[in-house]
This record gives sequence, C-alpha cells and structure tokens, in this order.
Amino acid sequence: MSYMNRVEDPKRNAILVSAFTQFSGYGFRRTSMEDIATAAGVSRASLYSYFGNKEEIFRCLSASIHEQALADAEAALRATSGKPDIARRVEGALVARFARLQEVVTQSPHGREIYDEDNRLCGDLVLESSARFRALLASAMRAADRAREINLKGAGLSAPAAAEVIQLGASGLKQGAPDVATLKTRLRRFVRVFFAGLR
Amino acid sequence: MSYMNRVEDPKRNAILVSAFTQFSGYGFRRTSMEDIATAAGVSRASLYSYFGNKEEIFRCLSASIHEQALADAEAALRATSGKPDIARRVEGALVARFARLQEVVTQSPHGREIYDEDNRLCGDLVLESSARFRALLASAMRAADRAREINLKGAGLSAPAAAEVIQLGASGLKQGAPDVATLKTRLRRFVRVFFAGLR
DNA sequence: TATTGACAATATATGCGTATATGGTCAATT
DNA sequence: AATTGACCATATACGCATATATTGTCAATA
Repeated sequence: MSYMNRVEDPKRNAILVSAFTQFSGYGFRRTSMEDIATAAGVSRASLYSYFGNKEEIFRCLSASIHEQALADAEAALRATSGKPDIARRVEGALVARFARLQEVVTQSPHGREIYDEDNRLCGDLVLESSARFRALLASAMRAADRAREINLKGAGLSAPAAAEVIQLGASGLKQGAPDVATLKTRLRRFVRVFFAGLR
Repeated sequence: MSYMNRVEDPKRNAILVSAFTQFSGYGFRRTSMEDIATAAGVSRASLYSYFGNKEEIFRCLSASIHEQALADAEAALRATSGKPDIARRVEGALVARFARLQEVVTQSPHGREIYDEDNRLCGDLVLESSARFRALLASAMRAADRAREINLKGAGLSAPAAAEVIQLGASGLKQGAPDVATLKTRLRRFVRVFFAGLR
C-alpha cells in the first residue's frame, strides 16, 4: 500500500509541500485536513492513504525538513571545491542548519512551531536532529584536529566540547535577526574569530 | 508619600522579594495581590501605598533584577583585583548577566517570564537591559582594543559587532543547560577561544 | 501618617446546550 | 489499486447565565 511507499513518491511529497505551506501559515491547530487536501489537489480521504493521521503528517514534515538540513550541512562539511578550510566548511554547515530554517521562521507566522523542541508533536525529532548535527560537527572538528588544521589540545577543548560551543553559540546568533543576511553575517564573524582562536 | 520612596525602602523591598517568590513560583496570572501581601506580612491594601498596581510590581521587580545584573556585569568589566585580562573580565560579565538569571529560570517554574522579552509587561525592560549590556560590552572591547589587549581590526570587527556576537553567542549557550555549572563551563570555553581569536 | 477592613467594579472560572467543524473510517466507484 | 463521497463520533466554537475570585479605592482606624 502507498502508506509504505518510498520517500520519493511524488504525490506523497506534494502533500507534504501543501502541509508545509498550511502549517507554517496557520499553525497545526488551525490547519484542517481539508485545507491540506485542497492545497494538494486531492480529496481529504486520500490523505489517509499516505499518512496515518494529521499528527503523522506534521511529524513527517518536520522530519523531512530536518533531514534535508542535515544532508546539506553534511555536504558543506565534506565540501572540497574551492578547497575551503575548516572554518569555511563549518560556516557552510551552520548556514545550512540555521539560516535556512530561520528564513521560514521569520517569514511565516507559525513556521517556528515546526522547529520547536518543546512541541509535543515533533520535539523529539528536533532534539534528535540537533544531536546528530552536533555529532557531525564534532566529527569534522576531530578530523580537522588530526589534520592539524586546528589545535584543540592547545585550546583545552575536546572535539565534542568544541562542537557544543559552536552549535549553541551559533544558535544564539538567531536572536532578533531581522533577516537571513544579518544572521549569515553574524555566523561568519563568529566562525572567523572562533577558529582563529583554535589555531 | 511612600510611593516615591527611594529604592532602599526596606518595606518596599520586602514586597518585591515576596513578589519574586510568588511570581517565579506561580507566574503573574496565578499570583494574586493577596498572595504577595501575605508573603510580605502586610495587608493587601498597603501594597498600593508602595506600588500603583499589580503590573507595576511586576515591572519594578523585573527592572530591579536587571539593574542588579547590569551593575554586577559592569563591576566585572571594571575589575582590577587579580589583574584579570579582558577575556576574564568579559567572562565575569557574562556570568553576572546570564548565569544568575539562568539559576532562577531552571529552578523555578515560572522564573522565565520575568526575563521574557516577549512578555507584554516587561518585554521593553528586558530589551533595554539587553541593549545596555551590549553597550557595556562594546565599550569594554573598544577600551581593550585601544590598550592593544585585543586586535579588532585584525579580525575585521568593530567593537559593537564583536559585542553583539559575544552577547548573542553566550546567550545561546544557555540552551538545555541542566545547571548553572554547565553554563559557566560553556561560557568559559567560549570566551577563551573567542578572545584567543582576537589576539 | 501608615495601615487596614470593607466596598464596588471587574475579571475569571464553571457549567450547559447547541451549532458547527473536523478527524478518521469504510464501502462504493473509477 | 487508487481514489473518493458519505458517514459517525468527537472536538471545537459560541452564547449565556451563575458563582467565585481579584483588583483597585476609600473612609475608618490605630
């Protein structure tokens, strides 16, 4: 049954896209299955061929967004074109992880709740995504340390500790950012100085 | 009239102390003037000799806490005993500004709302305090730059830009901190590396 | 003169019935 | 096999009335 279809199912994806616009515009509560179905151009009943219920749509949407952000972040950390140094790669990962989401949050009324770690429906997904991102960062820091790109020992930091400070510090830079450009500027400044301190 | 008494008025202060315990324990809405009066050992009516109304108590409480934190932060930035370098002084300021408040937030159910910048009652005070703290940081950074303790130009940063990144980055370190000790550790790591990058 | 009990106006909580909206299911249809 | 209209149970929105709680004021008091 479609329920088990692979992620690339175009119809299932169309539903998620419609759900995203509705949820981010009106929030979970104020969005009805009818709204999602209409936006996706299908009947309400057929939504249940692809998802178990409304909450599952929300969770799958949240999971899908986080997966995309994580994949982009991982790609940034692995990037080789232009031979970016560790600071550039981490900056790219932070942009992938934070700047993208920030855009949704600042430009849609209820975009925030999709990424809210206190949200009953997807809080666990947000936390898991956050933990995985930190692990990616830690791994990249460890590799850079081995490659002598940075000197963790000299700074008295373990790779996980450095990753934690980078992730949380970068997260704080979102506060009060009027637009994505501002956030990117802050991220660049933060990363530049921080990695200069890890030489 | 007492209404205009100076801040040191012990009775007025006792009311603020009681209000703090009640507000941080039950929140503004669920705290009644009766609760505050009882906790302060006075009649409800006499509260109105010291404050115009319930909202004013809340605002004065918020303002008082922020003033204290700012005063402590400023003292840390001016500290001379032990000849602390700029990194140590900033670390002290961040602890004064964030770690103190964090303790209240983590240990009381509704402590957060007193520092919530989205709070209708005190949001303006929180933002103002935040701006003043950033100004203090910027001033200290500027002074350290002139004294050649740090090299802002080399990092491509203005003093306000550096202060912004420090304040917001440090603020992010609060996330998910189970206790104040954890936050302090993160702050120390952050400040150490960041200022090493400003050499 | 600082403090307070008592008072009036307002705000909040609760219950109830009804109308509407929504979620989830399933047999019928294409 | 995918899709859907129709169905039912539940949830939410609304109006309204009543009871209780709370706020802010003021004249009386100690």
